[in-house]
Amino acid sequence: MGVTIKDVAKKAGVSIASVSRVINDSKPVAPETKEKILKVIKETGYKPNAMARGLKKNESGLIGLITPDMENGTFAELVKGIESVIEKNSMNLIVSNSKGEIERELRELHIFKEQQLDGIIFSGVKFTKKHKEYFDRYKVPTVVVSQKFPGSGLPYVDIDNYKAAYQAVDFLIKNNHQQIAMVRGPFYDKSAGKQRYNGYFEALKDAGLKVNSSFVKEGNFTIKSGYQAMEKILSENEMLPTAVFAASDRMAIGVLDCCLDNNLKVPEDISIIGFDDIELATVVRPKLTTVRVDHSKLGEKSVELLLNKIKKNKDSESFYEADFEIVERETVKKLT
Amino acid sequence: MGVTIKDVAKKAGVSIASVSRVINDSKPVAPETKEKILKVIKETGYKPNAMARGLKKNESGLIGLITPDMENGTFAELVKGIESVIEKNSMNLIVSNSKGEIERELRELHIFKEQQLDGIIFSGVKFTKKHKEYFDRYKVPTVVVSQKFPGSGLPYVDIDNYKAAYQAVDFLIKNNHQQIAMVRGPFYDKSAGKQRYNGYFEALKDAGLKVNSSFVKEGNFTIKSGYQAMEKILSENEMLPTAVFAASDRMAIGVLDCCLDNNLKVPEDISIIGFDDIELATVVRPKLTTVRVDHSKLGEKSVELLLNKIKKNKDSESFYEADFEIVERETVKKLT
DNA sequence: CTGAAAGCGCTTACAG
DNA sequence: CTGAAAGCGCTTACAG
Repeated sequence: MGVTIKDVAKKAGVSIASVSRVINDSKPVAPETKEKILKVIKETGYKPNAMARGLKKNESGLIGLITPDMENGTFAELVKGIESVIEKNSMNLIVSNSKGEIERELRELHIFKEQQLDGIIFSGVKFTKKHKEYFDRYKVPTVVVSQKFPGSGLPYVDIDNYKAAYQAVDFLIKNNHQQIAMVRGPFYDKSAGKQRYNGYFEALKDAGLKVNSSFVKEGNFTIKSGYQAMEKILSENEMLPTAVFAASDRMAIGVLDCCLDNNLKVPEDISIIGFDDIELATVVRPKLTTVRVDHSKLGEKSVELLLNKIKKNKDSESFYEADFEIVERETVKKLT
Repeated sequence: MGVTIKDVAKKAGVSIASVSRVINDSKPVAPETKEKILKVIKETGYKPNAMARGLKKNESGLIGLITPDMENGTFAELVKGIESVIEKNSMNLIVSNSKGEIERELRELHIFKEQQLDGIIFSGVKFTKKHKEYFDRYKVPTVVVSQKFPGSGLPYVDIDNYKAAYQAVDFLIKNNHQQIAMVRGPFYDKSAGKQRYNGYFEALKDAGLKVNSSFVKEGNFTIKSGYQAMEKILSENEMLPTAVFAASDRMAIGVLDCCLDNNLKVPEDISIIGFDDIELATVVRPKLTTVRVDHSKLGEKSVELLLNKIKKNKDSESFYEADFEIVERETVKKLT
């Protein structure tokens, strides 16, 4: 096959130990010896075999990412953030798409264990007992991203979804909206589903507004589901909402499309606020007012937390909550 | 650390060879022996160490993807296609972002060699002598995607960019457009840059139309660059084009934005056709007419070619050219 | 500063 | 059908 450490040792007339020392710079080597070795390495194009090293050192240099969805407009940004810090640490990123299916997720997790990944960045939606068994048994360092799993003992990187949703709805209220609908996500998704709904609910409550159950419809974060949810809101209500809060930009865009198709002007007839600030938000017309989340930052932070965990191997639960901010664009109108 | 093959062998009262045989199903093992072993594996949660196996078998089960751009709306789809077939083969995908920088690209390539990747899916834009040296020396099975590198000897998966561009422009011509501008990519990008321009050029020529050099501006495939290119076209020409062909949807959307900002109605005042059919194309208003490329398919095919190459290790150049089709939406008007 | 040797966790002829 | 042993390509005490 390729050239091995043995080959270069022989060619340089030294022991493999010396070669190992120079490629890892792990122990002093006499200058002349070093030079000889370096020369041979250059000539032969020798590259150390990471599997052999990994086997010996018990580390693979590999980090795994499990994501339920690569098409939500958030994935590329997240990966970008992850990549940037992984690269600095000379590691590599393995990506895997669970498609939101628990079976698939678990399977990947086990494969990751076999591949001896040094750590996992886990973006799932549920945390079942099978998950618990897995993490208890194998103890692969893991941080969850864009989600929290209380009781899992896993560190997480997320935003305060409750607070962000609360502020989004409060923003609508401050713009004098009172009839506020919501297209929410499924409740089994604690962060983007439940918490964002809770924020909506409390914001209304605190403003003395009551939540109208025919004003809240469930979607699954896709554009299409947002469209369908809005159709229901439109058809089920005599008195239409003046504003709608969608738990994701994609759903917000579905809402927007639906409004447009039904001859409702945005924001003249109806205001919309989304969540995430994906690129789509700025190309759609009118441009979407939304709450900005820096997914690239989430990615970076999750690797940082993970690296800490790998090194110190502390079991202490830790976490990071990123900032968010409401970015005003063109889909929310101030009522007079 | 974890439980090893030795542990399960001891616990089951057999040799490690037998354990190896049952986990790999590589040779017949007596039913009772097998059962004992399986039982111990289940109890202990034993997972074979892929690095040890890989070292021995000289294969890592890892495929690497090098991409210059993760934010072009095409990446997620490509990865999705790649993932789907990689998964079927129980392999894993390592992704790496070169950001279009040759240095970074080369560095990744070398890391991939160290990591003993079984194969590489390479999406680059240039093929330098350093690339050549690399592939000549290490012979890591590689297929290039969304690009061709004639003379590299590397198989590729792409579409016929010349033909697709030709047809896009011809579509405009058939709609009676004669003043056709183009926002092209850089020429060092042979596929999406040069070939698409060539298609534009020839289509005009074959229709007896002459190409007006102040009608063609260069962008770098981003929305912003499309916007800027269109600004130039607008400012430098007395007589405006009636249609513009953009070498990517993102640039087309930039063109669209620019038109809208300059009170030009699309498609009433000016028609636009893009290239790629990314998701953005359908959410923008008016919806973008474009040439559809199935990037997911490109991803699948590239892995298939790669797997063939890994298995047979034939050096014969091979390739796959995917279909494309023009999808009519709302940005092209038929002139009367 | 240097090298011989053990060992990381597997697979696979080889012998029985 | 089964096991002892060699060996994949490294790193790292250990001895010098």
